[in-house]
Amino acid sequence: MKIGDLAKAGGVSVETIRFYQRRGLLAEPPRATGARRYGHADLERLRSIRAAQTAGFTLEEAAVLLALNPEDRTAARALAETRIVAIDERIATLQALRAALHNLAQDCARGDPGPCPILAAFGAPVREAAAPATKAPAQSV
Amino acid sequence: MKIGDLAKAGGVSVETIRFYQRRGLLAEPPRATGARRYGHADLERLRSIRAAQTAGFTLEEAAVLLALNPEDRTAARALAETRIVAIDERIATLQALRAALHNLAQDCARGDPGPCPILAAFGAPVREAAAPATKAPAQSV
DNA sequence: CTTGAAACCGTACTATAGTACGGGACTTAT
DNA sequence: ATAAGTCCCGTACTATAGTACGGTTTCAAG
Repeated sequence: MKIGDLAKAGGVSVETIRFYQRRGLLAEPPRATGARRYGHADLERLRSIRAAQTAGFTLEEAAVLLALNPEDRTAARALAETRIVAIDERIATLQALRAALHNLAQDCARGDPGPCPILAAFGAPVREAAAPATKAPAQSV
Repeated sequence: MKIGDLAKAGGVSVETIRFYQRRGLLAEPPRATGARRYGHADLERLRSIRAAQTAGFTLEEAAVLLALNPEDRTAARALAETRIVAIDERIATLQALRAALHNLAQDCARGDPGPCPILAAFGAPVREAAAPATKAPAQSV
Protein backbone atom coordinates (compact mmCIF):
# COMPACT_ATOMS: atom_id res chain seq x y z
CA MET A 1 0.00 0.00 0.00
CA LYS A 2 1.08 3.51 -0.70
CA ILE A 3 0.01 6.39 1.45
CA GLY A 4 -2.94 7.18 -0.75
CA ASP A 5 -4.28 3.63 -0.46
CA LEU A 6 -3.83 3.66 3.27
CA ALA A 7 -5.67 6.95 3.45
CA LYS A 8 -8.55 5.61 1.39
CA ALA A 9 -8.75 2.39 3.40
CA GLY A 10 -8.70 4.28 6.66
CA GLY A 11 -11.16 6.89 5.53
CA VAL A 12 -8.85 9.80 6.14
CA SER A 13 -6.86 12.10 3.91
CA VAL A 14 -3.24 11.67 2.97
CA GLU A 15 -2.53 14.86 4.86
CA THR A 16 -4.04 13.40 7.98
CA ILE A 17 -1.79 10.39 7.79
CA ARG A 18 1.21 12.58 7.36
CA PHE A 19 -0.01 14.61 10.29
CA TYR A 20 -0.27 11.48 12.45
CA GLN A 21 3.22 10.54 11.43
CA ARG A 22 4.54 13.90 12.52
CA ARG A 23 2.83 13.38 15.84
CA GLY A 24 4.43 9.97 16.21
CA LEU A 25 1.11 8.13 16.07
CA LEU A 26 1.90 6.31 12.87
CA ALA A 27 5.23 4.98 11.74
CA GLU A 28 6.94 6.09 8.59
CA PRO A 29 8.02 2.86 6.90
CA PRO A 30 11.26 2.82 4.91
CA ARG A 31 10.83 4.07 1.39
CA ALA A 32 11.23 1.55 -1.39
CA THR A 33 12.35 3.48 -4.47
CA GLY A 34 10.52 6.67 -3.84
CA ALA A 35 7.24 5.96 -2.11
CA ARG A 36 6.89 4.42 1.33
CA ARG A 37 5.05 1.13 1.55
CA TYR A 38 2.44 0.45 4.21
CA GLY A 39 1.17 -2.85 5.49
CA HIS A 40 -1.96 -4.16 7.10
CA ALA A 41 -0.61 -3.38 10.55
CA ASP A 42 -0.49 0.29 9.65
CA LEU A 43 -4.11 0.19 8.61
CA GLU A 44 -5.03 -1.54 11.85
CA ARG A 45 -3.22 1.08 13.79
CA LEU A 46 -4.86 3.87 11.87
CA ARG A 47 -8.24 2.32 12.59
CA SER A 48 -7.37 2.08 16.27
CA ILE A 49 -6.53 5.74 16.37
CA ARG A 50 -9.81 6.61 14.73
CA ALA A 51 -11.73 4.34 17.10
CA ALA A 52 -10.10 5.92 20.12
CA GLN A 53 -10.89 9.33 18.76
CA THR A 54 -14.50 8.43 18.17
CA ALA A 55 -14.60 7.34 21.80
CA GLY A 56 -13.64 10.87 22.70
CA PHE A 57 -9.97 10.35 23.41
CA THR A 58 -7.62 13.02 22.16
CA LEU A 59 -4.80 12.03 19.84
CA GLU A 60 -2.52 12.40 22.79
CA GLU A 61 -4.54 9.87 24.76
CA ALA A 62 -4.83 7.63 21.75
CA ALA A 63 -1.05 7.58 21.64
CA VAL A 64 -0.93 6.46 25.27
CA LEU A 65 -3.53 3.80 24.62
CA LEU A 66 -1.60 2.50 21.65
CA ALA A 67 1.63 2.47 23.58
CA LEU A 68 0.11 0.35 26.33
CA ASN A 69 1.19 -3.17 26.92
CA PRO A 70 -1.77 -5.27 25.69
CA GLU A 71 -1.69 -7.13 29.01
CA ASP A 72 -2.00 -3.98 31.02
CA ARG A 73 -5.69 -4.03 31.73
CA THR A 74 -5.23 -1.90 34.83
CA ALA A 75 -3.75 0.98 32.92
CA ALA A 76 -6.32 0.67 30.17
CA ARG A 77 -9.13 0.67 32.68
CA ALA A 78 -7.67 3.67 34.48
CA LEU A 79 -7.58 5.58 31.23
CA ALA A 80 -11.15 4.64 30.48
CA GLU A 81 -12.30 5.60 33.97
CA THR A 82 -10.60 8.97 33.72
CA ARG A 83 -12.43 9.63 30.51
CA ILE A 84 -15.73 8.56 32.02
CA VAL A 85 -15.30 10.96 34.89
CA ALA A 86 -14.43 13.75 32.50
CA ILE A 87 -17.46 12.93 30.38
CA ASP A 88 -19.71 12.90 33.43
CA GLU A 89 -18.47 16.31 34.43
CA ARG A 90 -19.01 17.65 30.97
CA ILE A 91 -22.52 16.23 30.85
CA ALA A 92 -23.37 17.78 34.20
CA THR A 93 -22.11 21.16 33.06
CA LEU A 94 -24.06 20.97 29.85
CA GLN A 95 -27.21 19.95 31.66
CA ALA A 96 -26.95 22.88 34.02
CA LEU A 97 -26.36 25.15 31.07
CA ARG A 98 -29.25 23.70 29.20
CA ALA A 99 -31.56 24.19 32.15
CA ALA A 100 -30.50 27.79 32.63
CA LEU A 101 -30.95 28.57 28.98
CA HIS A 102 -34.27 26.80 28.89
CA ASN A 103 -35.56 28.81 31.81
CA LEU A 104 -34.52 32.03 30.18
CA ALA A 105 -36.19 31.00 26.95
CA GLN A 106 -39.37 30.10 28.80
CA ASP A 107 -39.44 33.37 30.65
CA CYS A 108 -38.87 35.14 27.39
CA ALA A 109 -41.64 33.20 25.69
CA ARG A 110 -44.09 34.03 28.50
CA GLY A 111 -43.78 37.50 27.11
CA ASP A 112 -44.54 39.46 30.23
CA PRO A 113 -43.49 43.08 30.09
CA GLY A 114 -40.01 44.35 30.69
CA PRO A 115 -36.79 43.57 28.93
CA CYS A 116 -36.21 40.20 27.32
CA PRO A 117 -34.83 37.93 30.04
CA ILE A 118 -32.28 36.42 27.68
CA LEU A 119 -30.90 39.75 26.62
CA ALA A 120 -31.05 40.91 30.22
CA ALA A 121 -28.92 37.91 31.17
CA PHE A 122 -26.23 38.42 28.59
CA GLY A 123 -27.27 40.95 26.03
CA ALA A 124 -26.88 44.59 25.28
CA PRO A 125 -26.70 46.64 28.48
CA VAL A 126 -26.11 50.04 26.90
CA ARG A 127 -24.73 49.57 23.44
CA GLU A 128 -23.12 52.33 21.50
CA ALA A 129 -19.95 50.32 21.21
CA ALA A 130 -17.86 48.36 18.76
CA ALA A 131 -18.11 47.40 15.13
CA PRO A 132 -19.75 44.05 14.35
CA ALA A 133 -17.49 41.03 14.66
CA THR A 134 -15.77 39.37 11.75
CA LYS A 135 -17.88 36.74 10.00
CA ALA A 136 -21.08 34.74 9.96
CA PRO A 137 -22.13 32.82 13.09
CA ALA A 138 -20.52 29.42 13.30
CA GLN A 139 -22.06 26.28 14.73
CA SER A 140 -20.58 25.20 18.03
CA VAL A 141 -20.89 22.71 20.91
CA MET B 1 -10.99 53.66 34.24
CA LYS B 2 -7.88 52.63 32.41
CA ILE B 3 -7.58 49.27 30.74
CA GLY B 4 -5.95 47.70 33.78
CA ASP B 5 -8.83 48.73 36.02
CA LEU B 6 -11.38 47.45 33.56
CA ALA B 7 -9.53 44.17 33.38
CA LYS B 8 -9.48 43.83 37.14
CA ALA B 9 -13.13 44.76 37.49
CA GLY B 10 -14.12 42.31 34.80
CA GLY B 11 -11.93 39.52 36.08
CA VAL B 12 -9.98 39.16 32.88
CA SER B 13 -6.50 40.10 31.77
CA VAL B 14 -5.55 43.23 29.94
CA GLU B 15 -4.58 41.05 27.02
CA THR B 16 -8.03 39.56 26.93
CA ILE B 17 -9.60 43.00 26.70
CA ARG B 18 -7.32 43.94 23.90
CA PHE B 19 -8.21 40.68 22.23
CA TYR B 20 -11.93 41.46 22.52
CA GLN B 21 -11.28 44.85 21.03
CA ARG B 22 -9.53 43.33 18.07
CA ARG B 23 -12.54 41.07 17.59
CA GLY B 24 -14.84 44.04 17.70
CA LEU B 25 -16.55 42.89 20.88
CA LEU B 26 -15.41 45.83 22.92
CA ALA B 27 -14.99 49.39 21.77
CA GLU B 28 -11.71 51.25 21.91
CA PRO B 29 -12.61 54.58 23.43
CA PRO B 30 -10.72 57.68 22.25
CA ARG B 31 -7.44 58.13 24.02
CA ALA B 32 -7.11 61.09 26.31
CA THR B 33 -3.41 61.95 26.34
CA GLY B 34 -1.97 58.49 26.13
CA ALA B 35 -4.21 55.96 27.81
CA ARG B 36 -7.76 55.21 26.75
CA ARG B 37 -10.48 55.79 29.32
CA TYR B 38 -13.24 53.28 29.94
CA GLY B 39 -16.61 53.85 31.50
CA HIS B 40 -19.16 51.80 33.33
CA ALA B 41 -20.84 50.80 30.08
CA ASP B 42 -17.66 49.09 28.98
CA LEU B 43 -17.58 47.10 32.17
CA GLU B 44 -21.21 46.13 31.70
CA ARG B 45 -20.49 45.02 28.21
CA LEU B 46 -17.48 43.03 29.28
CA ARG B 47 -19.60 41.31 31.91
CA SER B 48 -22.23 40.54 29.31
CA ILE B 49 -19.66 38.91 27.11
CA ARG B 50 -18.43 36.80 29.98
CA ALA B 51 -21.98 35.85 30.94
CA ALA B 52 -22.76 34.76 27.41
CA GLN B 53 -19.58 32.77 27.32
CA THR B 54 -20.38 31.06 30.57
CA ALA B 55 -23.70 30.12 29.04
CA GLY B 56 -21.75 28.32 26.35
CA PHE B 57 -22.00 30.85 23.58
CA THR B 58 -18.92 31.43 21.51
CA LEU B 59 -17.51 34.92 21.25
CA GLU B 60 -18.99 35.05 17.81
CA GLU B 61 -22.43 34.33 19.19
CA ALA B 62 -21.88 36.72 22.04
CA ALA B 63 -21.23 39.40 19.45
CA VAL B 64 -24.54 38.63 17.77
CA LEU B 65 -26.35 38.69 21.10
CA LEU B 66 -24.81 42.02 21.97
CA ALA B 67 -25.68 43.48 18.61
CA LEU B 68 -29.34 42.52 19.00
CA ASN B 69 -32.01 45.10 19.37
CA PRO B 70 -33.05 44.81 23.05
CA GLU B 71 -36.64 44.58 21.91
CA ASP B 72 -35.99 41.67 19.64
CA ARG B 73 -37.09 38.84 21.85
CA THR B 74 -37.76 36.61 18.87
CA ALA B 75 -34.16 36.73 17.71
CA ALA B 76 -32.87 36.28 21.22
CA ARG B 77 -35.08 33.29 21.77
CA ALA B 78 -34.07 31.79 18.44
CA LEU B 79 -30.44 32.07 19.43
CA ALA B 80 -31.13 30.46 22.77
CA GLU B 81 -33.13 27.64 21.18
CA THR B 82 -30.38 26.95 18.71
CA ARG B 83 -27.94 26.61 21.55
CA ILE B 84 -30.28 24.35 23.47
CA VAL B 85 -30.59 22.02 20.52
CA ALA B 86 -26.82 21.96 20.10
CA ILE B 87 -26.39 21.23 23.79
CA ASP B 88 -28.92 18.43 23.65
CA GLU B 89 -27.09 16.85 20.77
CA ARG B 90 -23.81 17.15 22.55
CA ILE B 91 -25.26 15.60 25.69
CA ALA B 92 -26.70 12.69 23.75
CA THR B 93 -23.36 12.04 22.09
CA LEU B 94 -21.55 12.15 25.37
CA GLN B 95 -24.04 9.84 27.00
CA ALA B 96 -23.63 7.30 24.25
CA LEU B 97 -19.89 7.59 24.56
CA ARG B 98 -20.04 7.24 28.29
CA ALA B 99 -22.16 4.12 28.03
CA ALA B 100 -19.84 2.53 25.50
CA LEU B 101 -16.80 3.29 27.58
CA HIS B 102 -18.50 2.10 30.71
CA ASN B 103 -19.38 -1.21 29.11
CA LEU B 104 -15.84 -1.73 27.98
CA ALA B 105 -14.54 -0.90 31.44
CA GLN B 106 -17.00 -3.34 33.00
CA ASP B 107 -16.05 -6.10 30.64
CA CYS B 108 -12.45 -5.37 31.36
CA ALA B 109 -13.04 -5.44 35.10
CA ARG B 110 -14.84 -8.79 34.88
CA GLY B 111 -11.43 -10.03 33.99
CA ASP B 112 -12.39 -13.04 31.94
CA PRO B 113 -9.62 -14.41 29.76
CA GLY B 114 -8.63 -13.01 26.43
CA PRO B 115 -7.38 -9.58 25.49
CA CYS B 116 -8.47 -6.52 27.42
CA PRO B 117 -11.71 -5.36 25.81
CA ILE B 118 -10.68 -1.75 26.02
CA LEU B 119 -7.44 -2.30 24.23
CA ALA B 120 -9.20 -4.60 21.82
CA ALA B 121 -11.58 -1.74 21.02
CA PHE B 122 -8.97 0.89 20.39
CA GLY B 123 -5.62 -0.22 21.52
CA ALA B 124 -2.52 -1.84 20.16
CA PRO B 125 -3.36 -4.24 17.33
CA VAL B 126 0.19 -5.27 16.43
CA ARG B 127 2.52 -2.58 17.62
CA GLU B 128 6.03 -2.28 16.46
CA ALA B 129 5.33 1.18 15.21
CA ALA B 130 6.10 4.78 15.96
CA ALA B 131 7.94 6.64 18.66
CA PRO B 132 5.89 7.81 21.64
CA ALA B 133 4.04 11.06 21.15
CA THR B 134 5.23 14.40 22.36
CA LYS B 135 4.22 15.21 25.92
CA ALA B 136 2.31 14.23 29.02
CA PRO B 137 -1.39 13.38 28.72
CA ALA B 138 -3.57 16.48 28.87
CA GLN B 139 -7.01 16.74 30.42
CA SER B 140 -9.82 17.00 27.91
CA VAL B 141 -13.60 17.01 27.46
C1' DC C 1 14.20 64.67 37.32
C1' DT C 2 14.63 60.19 37.19
C1' DT C 3 12.87 55.65 37.81
C1' DG C 4 9.45 52.21 37.55
C1' DA C 5 4.79 50.96 36.52
C1' DA C 6 1.28 50.92 33.23
C1' DA C 7 -0.50 51.76 28.62
C1' DC C 8 0.01 51.08 23.64
C1' DC C 9 0.85 48.31 19.59
C1' DG C 10 2.10 44.68 16.57
C1' DT C 11 3.47 40.16 16.25
C1' DA C 12 4.07 35.59 17.55
C1' DC C 13 3.08 31.68 20.37
C1' DT C 14 -0.09 28.06 23.18
C1' DA C 15 -3.41 23.94 22.40
C1' DT C 16 -6.22 20.73 19.16
C1' DA C 17 -6.89 18.52 14.83
C1' DG C 18 -6.25 18.87 10.92
C1' DT C 19 -6.20 21.27 5.72
C1' DA C 20 -3.86 23.57 2.03
C1' DC C 21 -0.01 24.83 -0.87
C1' DG C 22 4.16 24.75 -3.62
C1' DG C 23 8.02 22.60 -5.72
C1' DG C 24 10.55 18.62 -6.87
C1' DA C 25 10.87 13.61 -7.67
C1' DC C 26 8.97 9.45 -9.44
C1' DT C 27 5.51 6.31 -11.60
C1' DT C 28 2.06 5.02 -14.84
C1' DA C 29 -0.62 5.19 -18.90
C1' DT C 30 -1.22 6.46 -23.52
C1' DA D 1 8.36 10.07 -24.58
C1' DT D 2 5.49 13.07 -22.71
C1' DA D 3 1.74 14.15 -19.70
C1' DA D 4 -0.94 13.06 -15.77
C1' DG D 5 -1.11 11.42 -11.38
C1' DT D 6 1.24 10.32 -6.90
C1' DC D 7 4.44 10.86 -3.59
C1' DC D 8 7.62 13.49 -0.54
C1' DC D 9 8.64 17.35 2.25
C1' DG D 10 8.41 21.65 4.50
C1' DT D 11 5.73 25.41 5.54
C1' DA D 12 1.76 28.00 6.36
C1' DC D 13 -3.04 28.41 7.09
C1' DT D 14 -8.07 27.23 9.27
C1' DA D 15 -10.89 27.74 13.78
C1' DT D 16 -11.24 29.06 18.96
C1' DA D 17 -9.82 31.71 22.83
C1' DG D 18 -6.74 33.56 24.46
C1' DT D 19 -1.39 34.36 26.37
C1' DA D 20 3.18 36.15 25.86
C1' DC D 21 6.74 39.26 24.22
C1' DG D 22 9.39 43.19 22.83
C1' DG D 23 9.71 47.94 22.13
C1' DT D 24 7.99 52.59 22.67
C1' DT D 25 5.46 56.26 25.22
C1' DT D 26 3.45 58.31 28.94
C1' DC D 27 2.15 58.79 33.71
C1' DA D 28 2.81 59.33 38.69
C1' DA D 29 5.71 59.21 42.75
C1' DG D 30 9.70 60.18 45.08
